[in-house]
Amino acid sequence: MCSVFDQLLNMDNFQGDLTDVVRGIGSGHVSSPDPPEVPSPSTISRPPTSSDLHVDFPTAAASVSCLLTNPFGDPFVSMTSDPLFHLAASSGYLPVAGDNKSDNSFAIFPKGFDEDDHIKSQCSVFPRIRISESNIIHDGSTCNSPAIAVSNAPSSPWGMIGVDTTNSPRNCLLVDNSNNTSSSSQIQISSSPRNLGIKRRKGQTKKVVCIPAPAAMNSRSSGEVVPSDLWAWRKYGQKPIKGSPYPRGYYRCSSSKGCSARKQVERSRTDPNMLVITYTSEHNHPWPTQRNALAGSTRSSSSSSSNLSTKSSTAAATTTSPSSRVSQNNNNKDEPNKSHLPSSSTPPPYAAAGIKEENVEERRDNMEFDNDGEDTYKPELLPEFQHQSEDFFADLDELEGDSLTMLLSHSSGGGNMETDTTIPDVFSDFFDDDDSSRSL
DNA sequence: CGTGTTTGACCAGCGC
DNA sequence: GCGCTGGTCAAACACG
Repeated sequence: MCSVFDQLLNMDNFQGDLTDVVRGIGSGHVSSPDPPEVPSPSTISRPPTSSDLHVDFPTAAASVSCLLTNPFGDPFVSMTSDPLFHLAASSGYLPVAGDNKSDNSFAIFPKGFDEDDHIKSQCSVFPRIRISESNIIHDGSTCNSPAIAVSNAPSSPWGMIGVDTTNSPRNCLLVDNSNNTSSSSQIQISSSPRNLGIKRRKGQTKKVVCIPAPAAMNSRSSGEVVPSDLWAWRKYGQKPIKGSPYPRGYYRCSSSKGCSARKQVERSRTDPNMLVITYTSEHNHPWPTQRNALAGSTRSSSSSSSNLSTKSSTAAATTTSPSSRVSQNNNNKDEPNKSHLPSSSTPPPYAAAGIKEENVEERRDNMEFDNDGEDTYKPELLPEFQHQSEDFFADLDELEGDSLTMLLSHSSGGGNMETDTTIPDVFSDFFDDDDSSRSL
């Protein structure tokens, strides 16, 4: 099993905001040098166990495929490029195939997602992975194992995946495959009807993702690494959230002036190992180039190499690619690549898996899983699904782009993830900020 | 100097 | 209308 996964599985529990998370990513360890911002629940002292995670680790190729991001199309698809998605994917929180060791050949989430009403059953991290309906198993059995639940909800054109932990000993993926006439089910995260936690803005669409709080992705003990985000995020606020011991960080896109894209990062209340990221608004500018993105190592990254303990620097290391560095690469900011223009009007070829897009207003009265008893709807992933996973991931071949090429090339040389004890280059590229600027 | 985070204050939505 | 809460602003400060 890949050391990356191991580290994620063994990652300590973070406290506070994303700052700690990112620091953990880069540090190769997860112990936070900073005192917790809030009293840490006893639960967070326990790293997720295999029983918690029930992660079936993918092959390198599979996992990398899961990481692929589309630099085109829907801006929210772009969110799959968020390093946290990579983390999620790399952490095995993605559907996997080809793992003979897998019991179910499907990733599952750690428990503890049910605490936040507004994120209940919203958790998935399946970037742009197509799930054919044939892969979805209807089953009303108790979700006591990695499973996929299927919602018959008619409302959404998007597939829907969430994690239902409300009544199940284990988490379930809730897949709303309704209205999916195409072969590719859009994966989406549902939300509970109320208590979104985030103040609703009229007409505002949001996409919520839940990811495992990234831990150290490499062995660098120096501390935080800036997960490369193709978007640059600047933190503009942080607020304690009622009912949650963890503050919520507010970020806005700094890749381009005037961009209204925002995201909120908060830690799951009951499972500090999980992060809830809520994206709002959309980017109104082209994607930064991969180079730019990777070059977007924050100053904190440099500080990380020196020392990670400073509060400000580590905070800066969240997901931000400082525009200062980005601007140094004038190939994109001033001359946007039109082909990278987000296209919110055009549905992406694949869903921004793990992302929930919702119109807050519309969802307000219909935010529950559309079918009654959704909480108890916990079909298991049947063993038959395992062989279907091949088709499942064969679809990933459709993913194209530089990132794909790059990632696959990396992965192909990376050997077997299960046995490879080193960090795949691809992850180094993403998480080693020092290398990121020169890797591409 | 330009970029970032931090953080207290202010504003706005929502429920009562 | 009021209070609570979340979201945003902006000044102060840090960093390279």
